[in-house]
Amino acid sequence: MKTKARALRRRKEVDIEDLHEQKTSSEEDTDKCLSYKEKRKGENEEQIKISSKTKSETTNGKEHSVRRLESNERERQRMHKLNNAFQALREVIPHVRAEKKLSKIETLTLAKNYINTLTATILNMSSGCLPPGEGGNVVNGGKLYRHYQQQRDEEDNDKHLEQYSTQIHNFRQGS
DNA sequence: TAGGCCATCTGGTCCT
DNA sequence: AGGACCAGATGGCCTA
Repeated sequence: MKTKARALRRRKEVDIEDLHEQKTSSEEDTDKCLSYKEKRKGENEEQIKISSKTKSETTNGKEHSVRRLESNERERQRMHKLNNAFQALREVIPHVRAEKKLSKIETLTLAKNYINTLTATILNMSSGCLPPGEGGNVVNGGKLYRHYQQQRDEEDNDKHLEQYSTQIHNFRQGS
């Protein structure tokens, strides 16, 4: 994956160079053994050639391509930030198979159920297991309890723990 | 080899 | 106007 990222970054650098210098690719580049990246690079160069032809080598075509590459770079950075956030989330979710990286969907699902479990636990502790309005802490636990119930009116608190435990179990099994 | 997951590119839309 | 965000497309890598 690192190799891929490196290769793509290199490709981008090459693209930028091409844009700035308007180099034409050599015939060797169309070799049968072109890798994916090289193929894409070729396509990109072709695209640059076409756009430069059709737009009569005006700066418009170049500007468009430069802006495209710049937004690609921004998008890449944005996705990297998103991935960093996912990684940070992975690190705070307790799960069993630490050697196996959680996928994004697993991370989100596990996080959701973990939060639900913690919320239920906090509620139980803060209200002393008394329902709000019946001697429980109406100011703190009661409010929180009502808010929680509004959001989760159809789900049982114990279910979250069960869901979370099930997921942990599944990860342990490697499924 | 199929399916899951991922990174990247891209064009459209929204927001500031 | 330009950047952020989003979703679809594409192709690579890995695993069962």
